Amino acid sequence: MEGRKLGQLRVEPGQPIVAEGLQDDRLYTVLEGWAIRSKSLPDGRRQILNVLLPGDLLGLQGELMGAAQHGVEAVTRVNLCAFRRDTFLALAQADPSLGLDIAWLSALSERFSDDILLSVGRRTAMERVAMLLVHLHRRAASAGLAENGTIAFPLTQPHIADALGLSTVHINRVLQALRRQGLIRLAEGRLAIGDLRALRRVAAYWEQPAPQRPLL
Amino acid sequence: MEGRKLGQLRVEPGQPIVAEGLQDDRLYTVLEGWAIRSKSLPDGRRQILNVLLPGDLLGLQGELMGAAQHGVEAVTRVNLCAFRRDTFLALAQADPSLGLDIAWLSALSERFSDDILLSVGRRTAMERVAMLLVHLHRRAASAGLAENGTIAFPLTQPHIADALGLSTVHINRVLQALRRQGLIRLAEGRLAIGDLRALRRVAAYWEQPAPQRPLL
DNA sequence: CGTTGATTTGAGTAAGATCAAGTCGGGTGG
DNA sequence: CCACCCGACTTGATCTTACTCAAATCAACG
Repeated sequence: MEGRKLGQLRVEPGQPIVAEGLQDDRLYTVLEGWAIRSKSLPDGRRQILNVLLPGDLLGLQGELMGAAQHGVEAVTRVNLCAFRRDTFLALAQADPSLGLDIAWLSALSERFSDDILLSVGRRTAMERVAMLLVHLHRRAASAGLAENGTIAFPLTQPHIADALGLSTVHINRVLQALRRQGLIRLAEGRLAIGDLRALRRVAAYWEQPAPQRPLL
Repeated sequence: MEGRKLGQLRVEPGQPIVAEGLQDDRLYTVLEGWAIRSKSLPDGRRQILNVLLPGDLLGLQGELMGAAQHGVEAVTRVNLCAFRRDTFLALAQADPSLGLDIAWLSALSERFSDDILLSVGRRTAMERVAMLLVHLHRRAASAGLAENGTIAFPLTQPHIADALGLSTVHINRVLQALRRQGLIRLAEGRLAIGDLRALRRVAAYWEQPAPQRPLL
């Protein structure tokens, strides 16, 4: 799809990429930076649905259906690569496997959603936080963002709270407990995991088979 | 795809359709009955990810990626139509628009997931229950299951609890409150909504634009 | 019948929310 | 350059929502 690039987009921290309820006929790839996809209630309560890291595709979920049902916001400075949705669709007409690629990506992201829903619905606060940190550390590392085991971690405690359905005050206390137990180091925007095995145990998490694409 | 049908499958209430962690190389369509897709923690806590109604497709999410990361279980007696995944893939090779159809379906189901995550993460118990009932009533009605405003409602209170991340005891009290306020009638496996407007207000929900397929 | 699971109700408890206040750092405007 | 402001982070105290435990009723079923 490289040739079909519509343009590149730079968004500053805290700025919206896609506004909730607005139509946007583009698809994006995150080239650099962190972003969040979220949805809010009329009174302001917010749920973060997804954390977007470099390499992630944006615009498949709701945007295939007209107006976005969620907002997307930059956490750090974000660089995006934009495509027009219709050229993308034309492309999919020409190349059948592209549609399947898309379906596979949706399946992958749905699996993440399932895990998050399990966390938010059934895990305790400490389990949720441990889970999120393990998950993000792994994703960031596999996106090539790790430097000797630590990753840049731009999410604030309010972000974590909104991602996990908890209050910021409680997030703060849980993080401190995890630090006290030596399970994580999290300071100055960097995260290191002290004891991955133990942190996984805290998260009531066990390794899932790596996603492999069995198709084709 | 009609010609590619592999066979029909009947599953009794409470029986598994897909076991958690098992490989299954089929795709299914629900012809009749209710089923749930769920995921569990090692200690038994369970989260229902999804309620499947007639017309729903099953097997797109995790199954595209090898072993299922979740279980699927019949709630009522369920009739399924089974396809082999590989013939499906071959078909998608031949007809590009099928891949896009699949992508669109994934997008739709992801939008449902987003709503559920918002509920579980940020709504109160009463809001969650109201939301779920409105949502299921609408889906069941649009699947043609409504009879003068009421639908068969086979989910038990433990089911609702596991879908919303609450305890069964609490679900019971919330349901009674909703009944007392005349917002719902729920008895003997049938659900009627007394005052949809009010129930939506309780759910902190406002109408979303109906999903339309803008593709092609 | 006896068992099993759903539903209901009451009583006590706990996880996490809310309220409040203070610290710190970065950014802005005077 | 400095005063101010804002948001993130932190800590303590209190409160509430929803959980846990327990027990009774009921219907379905073998």
